[in-house]
Amino acid sequence: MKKKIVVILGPTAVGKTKYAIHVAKSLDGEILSADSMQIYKYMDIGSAKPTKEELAMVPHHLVGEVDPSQDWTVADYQREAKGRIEHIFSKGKLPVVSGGTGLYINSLVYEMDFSSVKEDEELRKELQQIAEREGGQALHDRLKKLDPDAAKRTHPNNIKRLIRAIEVVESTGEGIPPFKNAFKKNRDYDCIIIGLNRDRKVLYKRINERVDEMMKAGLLEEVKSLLNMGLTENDISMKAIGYKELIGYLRNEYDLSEAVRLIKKNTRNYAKRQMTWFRRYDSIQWFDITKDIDFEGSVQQIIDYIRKELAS
RNA sequence: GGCGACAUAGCCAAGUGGUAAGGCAGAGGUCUGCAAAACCUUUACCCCCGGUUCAAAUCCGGGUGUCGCCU
Repeated sequence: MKKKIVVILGPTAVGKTKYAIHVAKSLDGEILSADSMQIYKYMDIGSAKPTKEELAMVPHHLVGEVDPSQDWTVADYQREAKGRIEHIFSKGKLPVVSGGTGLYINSLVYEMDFSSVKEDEELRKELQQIAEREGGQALHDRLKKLDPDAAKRTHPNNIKRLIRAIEVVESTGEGIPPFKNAFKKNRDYDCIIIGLNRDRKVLYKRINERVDEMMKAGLLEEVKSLLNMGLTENDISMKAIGYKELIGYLRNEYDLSEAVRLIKKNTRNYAKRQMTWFRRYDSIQWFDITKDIDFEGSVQQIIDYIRKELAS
């Protein structure tokens, strides 16, 4: 029988951490984070990492392992995460992936090959300059000549995507396959995908409250100390919600209450985008945990579902 | 009580006779190496009633409401 992993996903602040820990615990699993910001060290408050106590309850992977000055990409994540999955399997345990970074989850659920085309700094710089001078349309025209199909799928304003598409086509001579058709299920293991969701209004309320709690917990100090370590707004890690807005405040671009308002808003927008992404998975089992006053019961329902799927 | 100003989307707001800009918030979507990123789409019987006019958010009269000033 093919090996199976569990994937628990959902929008930010829905309660993934708590649920994943309980699920992993009762199924003899280990948690593998799929979160592009919790991967970084020192970004504890703003990225809503599990607490020390929570981390001690179940073994966690890819939480706080990378220095925030380092650029960490999906390709790095995929390579590292697949290694961990093998490692967890080798111990006879169940990998429980938990996180909200859609592309990271895709890199585990589907066959996605990032290895063939490495980033080409010089080409990127060159294309970036073209974009600044002549606009995105110039890049779009260039891509159109190389791969009309890819050009059709990429908007002229989406500079970042255009650059990567040109990079891929120029180095391989082949285009990026149309996404939907290219998605093949991973052949190493099956995925039991659990989606957690709450009523939108309730979720937004949780987000707003969590931001207030982060501020009370000392998010501003955390940001200051990261800046003291030499990080700047140009580091990928500092583009995280909660960090970039407070950096703006510290540079006197607006006052603190405005920064907090922005953090809340950006987090809400992010949650919405996550839901858009997650809705695309066809083999996902959704659990509405809006009313999880009975937390034990809610978790048990999910565990029962996973047990059934593991046995099938 | 008198005088004046204002009234346009959930919020801010442009438009002063020709069939309602823009921003924010909200909603929907795209996604193969920065993904907490980047990008796309979308939201109006212009406070009410009457009048002038081929044509009114725009002009006139009345009403209602808000704000400011005066007694």
